[in-house]
Amino acid sequence: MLSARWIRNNLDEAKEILERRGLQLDLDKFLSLDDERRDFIQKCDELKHKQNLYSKKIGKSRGEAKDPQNLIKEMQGVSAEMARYESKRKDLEKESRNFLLNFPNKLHSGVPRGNKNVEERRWGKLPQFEFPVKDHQQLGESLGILDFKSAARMTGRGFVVYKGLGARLERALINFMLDLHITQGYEEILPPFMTNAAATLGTGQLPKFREEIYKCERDDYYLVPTAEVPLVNLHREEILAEEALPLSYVGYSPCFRREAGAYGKKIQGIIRQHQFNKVELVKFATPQTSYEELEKLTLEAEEVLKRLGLSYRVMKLCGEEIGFSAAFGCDIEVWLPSQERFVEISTCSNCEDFQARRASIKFRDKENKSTHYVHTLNGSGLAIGRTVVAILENFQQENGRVLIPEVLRPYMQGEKWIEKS
RNA sequence: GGAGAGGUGGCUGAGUGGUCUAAAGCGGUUGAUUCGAAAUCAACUGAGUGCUUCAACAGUACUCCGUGGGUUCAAAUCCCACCCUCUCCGCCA
Repeated sequence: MLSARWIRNNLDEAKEILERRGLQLDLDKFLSLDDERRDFIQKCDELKHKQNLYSKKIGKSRGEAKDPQNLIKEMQGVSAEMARYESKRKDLEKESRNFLLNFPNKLHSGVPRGNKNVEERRWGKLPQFEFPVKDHQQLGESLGILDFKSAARMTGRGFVVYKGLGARLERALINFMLDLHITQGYEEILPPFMTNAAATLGTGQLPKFREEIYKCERDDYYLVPTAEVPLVNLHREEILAEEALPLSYVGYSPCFRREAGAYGKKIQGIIRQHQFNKVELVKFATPQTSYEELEKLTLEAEEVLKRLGLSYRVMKLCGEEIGFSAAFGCDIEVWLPSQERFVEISTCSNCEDFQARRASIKFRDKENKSTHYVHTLNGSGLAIGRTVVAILENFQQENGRVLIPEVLRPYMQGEKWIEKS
């Protein structure tokens, strides 16, 4: 969330943000709303001030055994007037807040101009195959490790059952990634997989993306669309000590997304599911170090692909592609031989103070003892399902077997191959 | 799910309708004292919003005693609903 004052004082930049992100919001309407809101705040404060003064007088004269009836009469009128102003003021503040909650984050100066992402770096050699490659869906089904039919029967479209070595591969990846990030200095968190409305609003999923998340209606809880939600909310409504920063957390969670309206060949199989597993990285940092920390976080996520031996590239996201809550972000994209293209497997973002303002997460700086919003950063490290896709496709053999990357074998009781049992 | 107790500043904790501004203590910061430290003494000590042309670690007003409503001229205090914590009971992996 941006502050109303910032938008008021930086109108041109606010317009530019909307334009570059391809969004439309009525800024003029907001400005007049904001003027009105401030008028009403002033009016209410004046009346309240009068009320406070007279209340004291009334109390005092009662203590002196005088009858303050005339004062009370007058204040009844003031009170009635204030009730009218107060209710209008509340409406205006609600409307203003609602606008601000739906306004996206600023764009950092490093965000590429135009509507194309920009390649930042690339790692690894693209694999060459001397036989026709299969996609992960064909491989998974023929190896008997991915079962879409059973999942559709027990739940519905957009879900999958992992079986045998497929399930073990998924679980091995979760543990491998968690262990790697722990050695990079992250503290492991196993959070709740449901969050309340306040937490879900804090990270920016509500109110704008209501259609994208699953809600447990009876209890007003939301299934997490990413572990970013609980991890960032670890410190909601807290003031942290500057010395404690940066704080780094890694957490595994399943992620639940409605993916309303998403279909097509590019998302077939387990590329896009309503439920998938993910290991998430979150950092809380000072504004001075947040971009340095983002660079580290991105490299720490990339390290997973390096150790698995999967080719990837890192793309700086342009204004249209960057997330609602993020001021700057990079995608890590892994090579998929069946599609002959790179596919997103992680997004690493700096939300700056956008989430911190919503969730009220601050730090107290040591010198002048004032408080400031922290910067929050997050990145997948990595999406597990898509990592399975990449492993199946990149390490497939002509006979349909799949070579398990060496770093995962200790997590799979030394298995070297995924093959039909 | 049922019964009971509770939720007050960074922490402990007093405050059952107004006159005094949420007492007091702890912690923290600064200063005095000291060669230095401890002890002692003194001062200071939260967040948000509006206004002061803009900004502010400046001034001022308002708000904040779990959350949201209500009663009243006036609410931490009275009423209602909800949330959370603790104790006991029930159910349960």
